[in-house]
Amino acid sequence: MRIQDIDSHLESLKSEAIAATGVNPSLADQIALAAPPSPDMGDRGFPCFSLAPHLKTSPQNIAETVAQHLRDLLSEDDIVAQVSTAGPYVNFTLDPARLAVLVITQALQDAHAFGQGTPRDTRWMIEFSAPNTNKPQHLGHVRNNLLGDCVSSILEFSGLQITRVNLINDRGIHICKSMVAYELFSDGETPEDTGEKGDHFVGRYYVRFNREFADEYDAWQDTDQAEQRFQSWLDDEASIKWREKFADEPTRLRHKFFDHYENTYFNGDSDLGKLARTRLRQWEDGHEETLELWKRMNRWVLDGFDETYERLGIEFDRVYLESETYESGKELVREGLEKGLFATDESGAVVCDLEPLGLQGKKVLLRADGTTVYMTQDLGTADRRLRDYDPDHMVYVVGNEQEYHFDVLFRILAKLRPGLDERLHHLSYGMVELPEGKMKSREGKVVDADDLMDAMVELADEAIAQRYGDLDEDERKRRAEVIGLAALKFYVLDFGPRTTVQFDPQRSIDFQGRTGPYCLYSYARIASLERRLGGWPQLDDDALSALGTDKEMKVVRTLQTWPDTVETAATQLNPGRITEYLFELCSAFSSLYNDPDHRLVELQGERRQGLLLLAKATQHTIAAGLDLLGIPTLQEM
RNA sequence: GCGCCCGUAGCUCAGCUGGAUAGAGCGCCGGACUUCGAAUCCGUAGGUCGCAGGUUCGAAUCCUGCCGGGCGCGCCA
Repeated sequence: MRIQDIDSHLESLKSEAIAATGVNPSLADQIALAAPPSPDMGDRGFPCFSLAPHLKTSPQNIAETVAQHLRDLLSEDDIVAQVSTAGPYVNFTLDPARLAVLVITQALQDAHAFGQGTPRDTRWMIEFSAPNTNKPQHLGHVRNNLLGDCVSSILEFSGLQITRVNLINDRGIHICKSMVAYELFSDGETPEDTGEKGDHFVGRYYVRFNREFADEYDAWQDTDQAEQRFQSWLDDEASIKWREKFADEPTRLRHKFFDHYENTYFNGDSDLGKLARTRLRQWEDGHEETLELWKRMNRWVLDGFDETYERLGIEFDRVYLESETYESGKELVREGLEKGLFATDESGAVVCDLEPLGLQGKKVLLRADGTTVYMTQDLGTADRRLRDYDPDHMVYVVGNEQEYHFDVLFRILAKLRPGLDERLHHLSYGMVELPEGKMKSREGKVVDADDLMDAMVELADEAIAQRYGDLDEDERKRRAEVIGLAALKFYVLDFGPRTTVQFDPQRSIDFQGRTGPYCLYSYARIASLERRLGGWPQLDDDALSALGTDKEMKVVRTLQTWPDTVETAATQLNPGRITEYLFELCSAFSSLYNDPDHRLVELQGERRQGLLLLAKATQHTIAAGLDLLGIPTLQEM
């Protein structure tokens, strides 16, 4: 028998016993097994409320009857040791010794495969990260990277075939802004000259551009031309809402207009805007000098990203560059146009009517001048990936601000390729906010990914130096890197994906309590046990059967739920299930470890052997869980 | 205005395919280091699960309405 068979065994016992009461056997399927509130009530149980109307007696009586039937079904060697009732509930208590043998044997024999799902042919493609090449990555990207990578690992471990892909946004107006600022203000300096990481170097020019543009726009607002624009807006009926709202506050009304008008200004009268747009057009026309600069700056950024990914421990199976794929949607849109799925509007743009898809309005897929929009690109890349890999499922790890975009994307894709929508998933996650509010890339108000990693590692370094002063520097640095990143990863992944994260610098750097370092510590302490007690004993049923105290069984039962935890995490695409589990396992073991009655050095014979085997199984499982989070282990902290 | 998400202990968050006394960490208070690693452990206090209805034997969980917060509804990405 394997762990996974316990529940199905209990299920069939349950069904048989319920059927024996004379009710329709299908009623049993509606009643789920669950863990009782306290372990001393049993391992698994189920309520009998729903049988009452059919048997015309109280749930309590029914529970008694069902329990009696169950007892009749059990044999001497059954893993179920006892069937009890607690009011309307029927509870199974498993034989502790048998359970310990089963769980620990499986954990140690399966080794790295413990908890792994059965391998299947199903192919999943996970897209994550998808950075722009105009600035370095920040905390928001960190969450995306960690979430995407971790979900990939979880799905992989659950038995699916995984392809990790990145889509780098290496073209567009944003990179042109950095380019323009670089041309205007750089004097031709390079990251080598300044000693900066390439993405930071380029990001500096992006921020510079936005600052210069803001100044230009501010100055423009005092011109007669700006005043005219403002006045004609006031005359327009579109502004009625705001005129009413700010009737008594002319300053705020004015502010509202210039806020709203900024983009129009950028695309119209702005000198800097013109420069950026010129670069964009030149880029599309293949202008050599522009392409040259573009390539140079992108290279700097991508080299910087490579370092960041490497430090985070993230690798992709395939990296798509938007510059290579952005036009591939055009053909698809034309195909849809020919099939009559899309239409051309009065201006000449190709649009998709969203009404028949259950949404409102129309979505432009190709501008009148034939250029593409975001949606066109995503249609194209989706189609291309289907041709490249033909995955059964495709997951986009993208922030929840884009939920509408993906809703529309999936519906349009389904129109072009019927049935496709069921294979597409948007893993939507919440934004990361700073204590002082939202992050703003344009203004450089962000928590930079590299700086954050540095800070975490630095703190870990100090913590180690404080504890183990005589450690040589290389070893201290090595551990600090692991511990600092473990803290960061665990902290970020411990939030459910949909939660808007309030980034708390104090708490994120915490190494105590429910944290990555806590799990690493638990692991290292077991490693230390192994050193101290001279290695692990061989598997031995008698030794395992000697286990049975509450603290021991708490660890055994937690190990027992590992396969189920992996499955749940995979189904829900939720790394939080793993962090939660790891903390529970580690604290169950720590509790046992600190208990005077469970001191390995003071125990002898089978008790000691059994506990050691339990410790080993725990250690392996901690490592497996941490591995899914992208956290390597340390033999010593 | 319409759509999606959130509102649970002082703080940050789990729990939300309905089930048995609502959990964790941090913080507070009090204990445990000459003995397996104290980045640990043990214990105490702390909650009208936003509010009001409804469905149900049973609701933090499902439904409706309201209040409060976030996001989206661009020929930006």
